[in-house]
Amino acid sequence: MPRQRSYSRITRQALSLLGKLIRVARTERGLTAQELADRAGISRTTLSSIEKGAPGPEIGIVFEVAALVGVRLFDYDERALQLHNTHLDEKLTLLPRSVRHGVKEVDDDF
Amino acid sequence: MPRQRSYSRITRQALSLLGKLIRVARTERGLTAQELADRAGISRTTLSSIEKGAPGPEIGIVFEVAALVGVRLFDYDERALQLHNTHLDEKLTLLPRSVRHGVKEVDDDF
DNA sequence: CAGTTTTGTTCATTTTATTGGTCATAACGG
DNA sequence: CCGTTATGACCAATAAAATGAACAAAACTG
Repeated sequence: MPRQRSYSRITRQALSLLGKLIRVARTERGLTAQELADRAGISRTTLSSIEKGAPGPEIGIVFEVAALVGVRLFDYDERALQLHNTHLDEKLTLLPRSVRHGVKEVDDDF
Repeated sequence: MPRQRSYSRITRQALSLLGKLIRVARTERGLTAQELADRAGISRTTLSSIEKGAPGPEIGIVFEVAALVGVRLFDYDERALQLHNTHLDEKLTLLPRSVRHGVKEVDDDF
């Protein structure tokens, strides 16, 4: 009997969009699925799952693929942890300075 | 013969810090490892791997655990994708408005 | 258009993660 | 302090992901 796991809406959305971001970044760089899969050391089948936003793939592989196409999820400094720690509250999204300052602004109405 | 995969420094750092963030958020909420594991529907062993920053755990499970303790990685709106798309460049970190505006500022010198 | 490349999907096999149990140790509380 | 609880680590058994092959369809290209 297969495992039956439930995922929250926010998790499904995050996975779906992360997959799309990776695909967009890949095509923008003119890479085929096979080429990116080769660079990441995974099969095209697995990359397909990742771009589809499946919950199954290993997080290390997904992060590696994201990094390869320039989608940075984290770029934290270890020291950041303690500082962030003192600021934790209910639904705080934790960000490192590099992200807060490096992001390109886009239209505010999305 | 076991699979031998290599992970980049940034991936390892990201996983390590994400695990620490989850652990900090969990303890700040007074949850034991067993309690959080139960809520997430996983074993304490797996949660331990996640908090240790192992690359193996499924990304869906990690995202789910993160969400349960209030560590939001993504909160994108689907429409954001197209807008971001036009702004992709070398090492752009993509952020949704909710993150850009909702983050609590901390000391800039970390 | 015809030919080529890329992608999406499915499937059997191999590899790996997940689980639940156990034990030692650390941290906690009366 | 002693008893309790939480954590970290390890293990065999089980469940699931990763792989590579194969095929159809879609997307390019000349």
